[in-house]
Amino acid sequence: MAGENSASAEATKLNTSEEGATKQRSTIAFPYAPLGDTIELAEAIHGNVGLGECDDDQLAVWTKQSPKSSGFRVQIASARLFGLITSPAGGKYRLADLGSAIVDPNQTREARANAFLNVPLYRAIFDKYRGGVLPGQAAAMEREIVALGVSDKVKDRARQVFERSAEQAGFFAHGRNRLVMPGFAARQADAAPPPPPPADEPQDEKKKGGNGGGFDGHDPLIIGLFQKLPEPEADWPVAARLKWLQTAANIFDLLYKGDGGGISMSAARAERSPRPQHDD
DNA sequence: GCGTATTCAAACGCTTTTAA
DNA sequence: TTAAAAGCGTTTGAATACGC
Repeated sequence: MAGENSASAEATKLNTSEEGATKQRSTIAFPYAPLGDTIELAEAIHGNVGLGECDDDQLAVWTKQSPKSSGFRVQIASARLFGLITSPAGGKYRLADLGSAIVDPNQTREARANAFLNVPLYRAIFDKYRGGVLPGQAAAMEREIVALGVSDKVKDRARQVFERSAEQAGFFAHGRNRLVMPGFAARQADAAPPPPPPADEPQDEKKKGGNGGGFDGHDPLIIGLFQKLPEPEADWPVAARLKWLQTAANIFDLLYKGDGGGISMSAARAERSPRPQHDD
């Protein structure tokens, strides 16, 4: 996706050329308007010119905005970042493949998920917390967002737009404290072929995301948790083990009834249990 | 140098939450 | 029930970079 790449590249470029400047700029691209607002743009284009082109004046009228307003500009920029529209010429807009899919009721579920993951920041968060629990506190979530490259000044806005977009894309279907890829593949297997995934989407992620590997019927959180386990005999630092165990405790607390709040992990060095001996 | 596109930052008003 | 506080969404103008 050219728009996404250029936006992301520009974010990096702006930062590197401005180190030390008074104005802090983000190093990772993210939209200022939530997914739902950008879908309105796509619907407006689709409803008036279908797959044809329109100019910004027309689009502004259809969405009841002023073409000069920053809100409209933010919405346009966000729609391009989500991959819903393209701008083949200055001031002209057209639905991208993802945009035409998102206005199709048969494809909208998958298209929304793909649009969400088109955003570098959201992709980074999704990858980082795949199968895990998002920070519960807003401040903690904002710290994560800042760590991924968002300017400290706009961390709250980035978080708000992220949460709304995740909701609208269906990633909060299992609760607002975890990102779960909406399950559309099986449901839409008989529908029209879905749009191609973003170019940067690792193909093996799809294999991991499925409920295969003997985990049929288990919650995606459990599946994701066990997928994070390193291979046997791999070097697994104590800190990483601790993190995994704590995450497991949190997930169990979420998924199962009963008082599990008393479980806490610590890295205190204890006597190791005798490792099963095996002949080499 | 100028125009355009994009990003940033702040202000304002509305909604929701909480405590008395 | 009501008022105060906090949070959130929208809008606006400024700042910045890029292309011509």
